[in-house]
Amino acid sequence: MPRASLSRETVVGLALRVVDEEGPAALTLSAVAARAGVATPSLYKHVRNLAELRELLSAHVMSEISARIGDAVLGRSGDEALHALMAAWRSYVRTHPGRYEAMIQSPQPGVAEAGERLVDVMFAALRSYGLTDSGSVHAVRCLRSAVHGFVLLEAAGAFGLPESLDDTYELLTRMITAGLRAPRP
Amino acid sequence: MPRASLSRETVVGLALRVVDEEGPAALTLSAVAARAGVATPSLYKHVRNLAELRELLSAHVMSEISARIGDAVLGRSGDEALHALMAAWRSYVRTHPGRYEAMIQSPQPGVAEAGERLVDVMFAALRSYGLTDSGSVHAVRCLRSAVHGFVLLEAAGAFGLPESLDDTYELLTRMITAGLRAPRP
DNA sequence: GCCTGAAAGCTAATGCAATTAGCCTGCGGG
DNA sequence: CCCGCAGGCTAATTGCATTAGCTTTCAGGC
Repeated sequence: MPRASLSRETVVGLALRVVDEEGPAALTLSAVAARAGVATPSLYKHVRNLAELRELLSAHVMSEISARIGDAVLGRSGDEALHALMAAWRSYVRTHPGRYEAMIQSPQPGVAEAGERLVDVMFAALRSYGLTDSGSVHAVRCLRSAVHGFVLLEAAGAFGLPESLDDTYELLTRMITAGLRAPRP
Repeated sequence: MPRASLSRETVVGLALRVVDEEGPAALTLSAVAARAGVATPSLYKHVRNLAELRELLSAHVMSEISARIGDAVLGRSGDEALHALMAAWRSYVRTHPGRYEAMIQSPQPGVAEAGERLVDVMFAALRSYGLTDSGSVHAVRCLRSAVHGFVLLEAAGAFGLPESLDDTYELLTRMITAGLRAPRP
């Protein structure tokens, strides 16, 4: 394989830097090519098109999140696991807001697969609550919704008031953990 | 004012139809112009550029949501008000998924203003819980995060399993209402 | 050490959307 | 009846995605 200065992975890496530094809207093949020091059409030797690059990027970010969260939950259970999970998730998005935004706007295909790991981690974190199977499904959905909504709004700067966002997230965490322990209706 | 077949409002209306029928990605000046039966540059007589159209659209959608939710909460209080608020929000997004997605990707400026009404409605709905001022702020943020996250994931088709989404939303609603009644830590 | 084929890059060309500049015209108020 | 201008138009520019087809480099076989 000649002249392997670029590769699929390198291209995705450069794309990550673009969204990190200039935001998801700046992710163009031209921008990536410029960073690679290469003409735009050359990228087509590594990715099918912009849509595929977006998908690869999304899948990469999703994997990264799953890994972080998986690590955070390791060896913990119950409220402690939930707390660690939510903290790790938020922390990732605060560190890479551009990546998270870029992730959510790509179509599902490859992302769904990478997302399954995250869902698995969430199920594992909930195991000690002793929920039924379908109870876990609902619980995971609620957890996911709450965290996803919060980190998105935080990243968008949608919380203007001076109150501490840490306190808010703490409250959200408690709502979830308490809700999981609450009796079935 | 001659030939007033188009107006700022008409243009926004056509843009709404575009995102409703073809999704937020299809919102281009060309698409709007085509529906208006007019050449693309003519739109510049009504909106400054595509960015402004997006902003107007976002503000419009935000107002629409606030109005719906405001109506839903009218005359209710406590858990009932919260329940109605969340139901109305989700219902709006299910009816117009394209609009909601289009709304969130525009920059803040005009949207923030329209969003304040929504925040006001949420504060009003929470009044009967007897929270402190800053307690209300945190509560509103949690409510907003949870609902926003859920409707976004639902609209994106991110919930693949067969379990009832209505049940999940019911659980989420209960987590919020219960969390508001819970003692301070 | 030379030859070859495919990988990886390049240039040229097409098409579409945004945006700008400048022209044309219908029509409401005088 | 005339004038001004709002509102529409065409032409032209720019930037990005994508395709086609050419060129170069280098890994291996001879």
